Amino acid sequence: MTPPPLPAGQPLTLFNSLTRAMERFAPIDPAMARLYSCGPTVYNFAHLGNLRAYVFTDTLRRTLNWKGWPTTHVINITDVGHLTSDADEGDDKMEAAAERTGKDIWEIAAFYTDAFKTDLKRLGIREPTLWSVATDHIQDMIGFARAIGGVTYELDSGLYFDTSKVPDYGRLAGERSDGEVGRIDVVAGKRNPADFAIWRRSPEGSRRQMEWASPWGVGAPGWHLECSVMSMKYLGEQFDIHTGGIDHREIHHVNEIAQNQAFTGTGKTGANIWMHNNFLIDRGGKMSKSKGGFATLQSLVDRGVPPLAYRLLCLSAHYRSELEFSPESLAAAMTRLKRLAIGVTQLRDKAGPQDWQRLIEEADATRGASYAFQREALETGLSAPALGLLARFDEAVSADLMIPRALPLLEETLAAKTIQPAERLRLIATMDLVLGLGLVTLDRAALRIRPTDATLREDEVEAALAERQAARAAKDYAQSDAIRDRLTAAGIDLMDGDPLRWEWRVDLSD
RNA sequence: GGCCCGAUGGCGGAGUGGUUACGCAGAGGACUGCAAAUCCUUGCACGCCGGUUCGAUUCCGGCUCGGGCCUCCA
Repeated sequence: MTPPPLPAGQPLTLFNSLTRAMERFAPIDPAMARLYSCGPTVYNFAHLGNLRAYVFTDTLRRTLNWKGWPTTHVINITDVGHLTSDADEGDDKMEAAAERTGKDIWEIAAFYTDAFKTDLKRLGIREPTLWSVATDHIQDMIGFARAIGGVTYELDSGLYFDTSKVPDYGRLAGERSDGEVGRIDVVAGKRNPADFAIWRRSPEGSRRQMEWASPWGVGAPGWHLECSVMSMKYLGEQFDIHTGGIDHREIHHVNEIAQNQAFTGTGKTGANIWMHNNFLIDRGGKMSKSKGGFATLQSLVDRGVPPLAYRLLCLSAHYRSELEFSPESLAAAMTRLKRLAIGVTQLRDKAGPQDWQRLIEEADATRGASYAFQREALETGLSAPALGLLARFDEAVSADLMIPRALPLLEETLAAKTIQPAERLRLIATMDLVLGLGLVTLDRAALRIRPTDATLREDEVEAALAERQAARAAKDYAQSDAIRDRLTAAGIDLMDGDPLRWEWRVDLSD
């Protein structure tokens, strides 16, 4: 199916790490944008910082949809253990996790894969078209490794890639460091410091839970191999966009490109555009140190933070900027989200019933393409002020995903008294196709999450509240204040003038 | 040690050679038994030293501080 022509709007430009420049985006196949995102190694829960990468990827995908392109999106699951160093010593993360927990390594992988998918779902991140699991592709990897035999050589520890055989090795990384004084582990026999493992032979006399037979002995594939193999298998030798954290820009993706070029015997890098998201910075270290673990999405939920507040926090900074994570910045996002929900709820009341859920589902039904919905919004006679807001939104989003610039348009729309409520609501719904905050159907009560350390149940709170209302009606303020004090002490904030009436107080201080 | 990036108001975070980001917090007001919530209004900035310029937060150089990669990592 050929997508209809794009509505009037800005051309989409994206920053390409490969050229270090902004480029106008056009998919190789005009009918379908293809993207690949480096996924997690499933040996533990995802850290909040890890999750930022997928909020970014999701935003990218939604933006492509916004601009009218359906997407084929692949995310890999790395369930093969990889050594922590290039040399033989060091732990295999998967095997170490298995040893730590006493579980079977496959159970570990399944458990954390599941946890990861749950996190993404709670953040409003759409499922990729395909989850690509590394251990399902071992034979493909062996085949790939055999095919690039011209650039590999064998050592006792396994099969290595000779980086000097690729003409412009390291282009993505820019200038390479000299490697002389670096901390690269020296593997005896490596021809170049930058050479990396394609296949790791299991050490003599030791068995791993995960190992496979290969022409280079029993062992496991090198980490860089899987992404080349799987992206090529599902998206072709050259596809549109490859994403990942900025830490992958200098090594992992450089090696992936080298493998791709060796395989095709051409200068093809695999993806036309390589995009990298910057890190979440936890300077205070408060969230990560608490409760002896690191900051997971669940640890936030346990404190009463709605996951979408974290999504909003991520959206408030550009994906190529570092983002400071702190209790304050999270609390700010939480408050902002709550107020957006209030604004949209009021708008919904004014606008009267409309089946937004159905409209959104219909829009999603076209392979994630939001185009139909967007066009409907554009073509059903939006007023000039509404079109102006939409144009500014499109402009921001089209400029390398400048979401921080797009976000204030939500508040501006909510406050735009000259635009009819139903139209404002439609604008919010349309913008939210990119933002993914679920604003139109967001129920404020759903943002009220019971902290795990809460001492009261919801029905107990409601009972106390009814009691207090009775006291207030009888003008017995001593009694009503006493009840309020009791609830306050139990971590509950009362709001008499608010339809929601009460909230759990979220404490992020320790 | 090598390579790269950043430094904006109390906090987070956009942007620009001479004009408003925005959000949170703060302040004032409306509402309220009080408080809160909500709504309206609002103060506050461009790391340091030089240079270019009629004019620099915005361009260039140096310094200081912060971050990333060089090893698995979003």
